[in-house]
Amino acid sequence: MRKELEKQYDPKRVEDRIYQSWLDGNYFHAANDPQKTPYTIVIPPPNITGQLHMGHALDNTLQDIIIRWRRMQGYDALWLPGTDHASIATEARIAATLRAEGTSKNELGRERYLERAWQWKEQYGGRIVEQLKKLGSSCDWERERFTLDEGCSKAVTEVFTRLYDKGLIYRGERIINWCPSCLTSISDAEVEYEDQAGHLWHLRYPLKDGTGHLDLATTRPETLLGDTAVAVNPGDERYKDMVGKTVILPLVGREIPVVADDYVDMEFGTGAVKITPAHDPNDFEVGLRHNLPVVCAMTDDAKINGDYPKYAGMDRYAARREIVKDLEAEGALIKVEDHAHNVGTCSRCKTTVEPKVSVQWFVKMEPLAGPAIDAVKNGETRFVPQRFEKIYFNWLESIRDWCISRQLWWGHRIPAWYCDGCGAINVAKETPESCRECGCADLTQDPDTLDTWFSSALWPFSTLGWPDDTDDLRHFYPTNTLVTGYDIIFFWVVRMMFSGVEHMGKAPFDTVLIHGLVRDAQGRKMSKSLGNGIDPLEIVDKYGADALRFTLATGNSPGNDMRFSDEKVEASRNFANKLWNAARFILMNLGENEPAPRVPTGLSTADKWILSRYNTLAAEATENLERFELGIAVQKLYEFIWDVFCDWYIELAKISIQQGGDAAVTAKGVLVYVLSNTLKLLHPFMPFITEEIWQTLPHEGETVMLSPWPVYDGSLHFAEEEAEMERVMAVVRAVRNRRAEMNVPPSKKAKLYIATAYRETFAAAETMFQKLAGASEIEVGGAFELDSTVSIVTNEAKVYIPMGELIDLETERLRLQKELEKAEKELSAVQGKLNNESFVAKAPEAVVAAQRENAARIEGKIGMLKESIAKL
RNA sequence: GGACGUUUAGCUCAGCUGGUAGAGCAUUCGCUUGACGUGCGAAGGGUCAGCGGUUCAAGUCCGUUAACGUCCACCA
Repeated sequence: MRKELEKQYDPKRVEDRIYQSWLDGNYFHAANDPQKTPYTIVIPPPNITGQLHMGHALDNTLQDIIIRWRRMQGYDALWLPGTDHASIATEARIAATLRAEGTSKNELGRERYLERAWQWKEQYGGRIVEQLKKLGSSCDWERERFTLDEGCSKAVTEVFTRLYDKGLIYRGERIINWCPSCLTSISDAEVEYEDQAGHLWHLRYPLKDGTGHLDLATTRPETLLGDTAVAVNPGDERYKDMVGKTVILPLVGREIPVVADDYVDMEFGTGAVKITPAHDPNDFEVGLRHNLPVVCAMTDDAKINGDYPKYAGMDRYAARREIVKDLEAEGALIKVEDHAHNVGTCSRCKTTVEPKVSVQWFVKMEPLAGPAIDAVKNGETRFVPQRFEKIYFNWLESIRDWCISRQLWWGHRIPAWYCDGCGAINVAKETPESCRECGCADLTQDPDTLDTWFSSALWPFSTLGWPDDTDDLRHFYPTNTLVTGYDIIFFWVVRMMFSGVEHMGKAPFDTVLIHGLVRDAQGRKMSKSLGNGIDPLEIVDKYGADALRFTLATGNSPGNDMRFSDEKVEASRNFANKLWNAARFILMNLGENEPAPRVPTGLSTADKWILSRYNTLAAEATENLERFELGIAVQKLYEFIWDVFCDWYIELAKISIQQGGDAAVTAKGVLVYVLSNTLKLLHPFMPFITEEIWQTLPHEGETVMLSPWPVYDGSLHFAEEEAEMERVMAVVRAVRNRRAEMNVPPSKKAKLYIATAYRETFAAAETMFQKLAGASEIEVGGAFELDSTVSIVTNEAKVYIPMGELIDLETERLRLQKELEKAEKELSAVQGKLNNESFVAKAPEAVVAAQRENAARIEGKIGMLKESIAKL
């Protein structure tokens, strides 16, 4: 006996040790070998504030499967890892820490604050990376990057200045989404809309000339403080005479005009709308068209500002209650209706976003969007599944300019300096000495930083060294596959696409593989607030990383959500254990110093059958991987290993091993060969257990993860033997089935008389029937005349078991009768087809031929069944 | 308002380019079978959401309806 494995696979004893051995071997490192074809995946950089969740686990498992497979195929496979500085999230985290210490961002000042932030990053920023390692991720850690590191920052500055010089970045006063809690602007993509129950307040604004009043409806009465007009539809007969007149704003007393604008929907409310340019994006547009003043009524933290002493300092909701009360007292409130409406919230903190007019930096999107759309239209980049192209196009086609400045400190500071003298904007890569307009030296840098996504947009090339012309950049760009969830297409994929096309002249990847969300067992989204999140590390701890990976890969089709449950992981764990025990059996039968696996000589039918099945598996699994059908590939591996290799071939091999001699040697050789190669096929999915087993088997090379990926081998294709085996297996199954039906204990053996046209095949399978079908012996012939037997009919054989005493003749007759009816029904279905002239004429010949054979087989079966019934 | 997805065995889901429905779990029956009870052998269970169409042939393609879900837009 060579080596003894434990009876049960224990991932805890294996995983960390194996991972360390891979690191020690430097196996994850992509050499940048010009002789090899590169295959590149850049990781979607997790936030440094992040904790590994199921979404990460899925995303990274898929990437690791792909990169391990490509690496084994001989590509110069690079999986480039890194993390994102996550400006808002990190600031929130640090703010909380500072609050606990009784201090604040402003108290510390920018410099000391940033020191703290970096400290925080050093302390916690690597946590998620360590967690990724637990999954077995084969990232090239030597190339690990951070969006705020020197190189990435250089890329950011380069891009900013380039786009500014091209006129694609500008600074201007616009209405933007403002988060009153994060105290920063956010982009359109960062706003989440949710339905909320609210009210529609009907208000009455009196006309200045005393001739009447104008009624209007609003969901936000408190913004009345900032009203600078009332608008009606120009085609609205009701208000025709009002346009151009002046109304008096209740509570405030401001005189504001009535304007006509197409924006107003006559059907809604009263057909008149209050216009608050400072606090509503649509109103802002109306304001621009009519030259209305912009009156801001709120502070940055969404409180009423000092211009309105009565309400000053109240937050927007308190002010709303107060203002409604006052309006009512003044008689300006006509009625209140219930009204559900969509409210924009900050995707980071869920606070209701406040539209706000302010000076910000923007990227002009239209010139960038076009080429990015083209890159997908012309096939340079494709989405898997393809339907996500639509989402991509839709977003880019209706894109608005991207607000990129953030009122935060943790991030890339905007490389713009304002001249204290002439006010000119100086955008430069380095701090300028003097103003380029007036030459004076008093310059102040813009205090804002850039949207986190501005730097992640450059990730596929900034991480490879851009803007420098590096070897890595030349070799690994464009990358191959981007793996990410559909929830991040707008934030990230779109921005990487237009950035890559703009700055590199090439789209950043050829394939975008989109996966869905991992939901809980009830199909709910996993979330912190629901508390239904499942911690992947707990799963790893309990079942092993391989079981987790296997679960995530199985039954997961691109783009679709999946449910996660412990039962599924248990099934995966059981599979790992099954494989482990198969290996254990094989090792128990191997001697010392066995040579590396190769196909032995003197193959039996069973040997050829399993080799041929394995060979097909290798071809099919590869094809599935190429099509990104990882779930199908892994399903096939599961089925082959469990149902084909373990349940059949190992049982058959036991027979040969017991026989000893050459048969035993050959069978052992085949066992090792097939197992060893199957381990390779399974390795990308279950890297740890496959490595552990592979190492204990005779092998060539240091590690399974660098062993060559199995390819289809024509010399292992044995169609005839496959057919022969399947014939015998069908009969074995049928006999087992009958015995089970009749409750024959396994210990009760019986002779089998097998009538068949394939006499040699069955005669050679006697031991198989003895071991697997409860046969004492078999006799094979063309036909038998026997009394009092149980008979079993398959398409290719009729089996008699002399066990008449065990059964009731009448039950047997009924059973056979039932089978006969079934067969006749089948036959008539097939004959119906064959009698259909258009089927015979139009269906492919092979299909027709198959049906003819089918008919012949069923006819044979019917004949045998009739004979059996007659005998009873 | 627009777009998309899902609907297949009791549950969770596969089913690629159309050729007589599959898996895991659950259920039932039988097994100290020399790798594994995290196992072995077997069984039951589906008019593939409804309707219409294309085709010799439809779970698979087209149209339509319904339920559920998601995204986008948004009228105060």
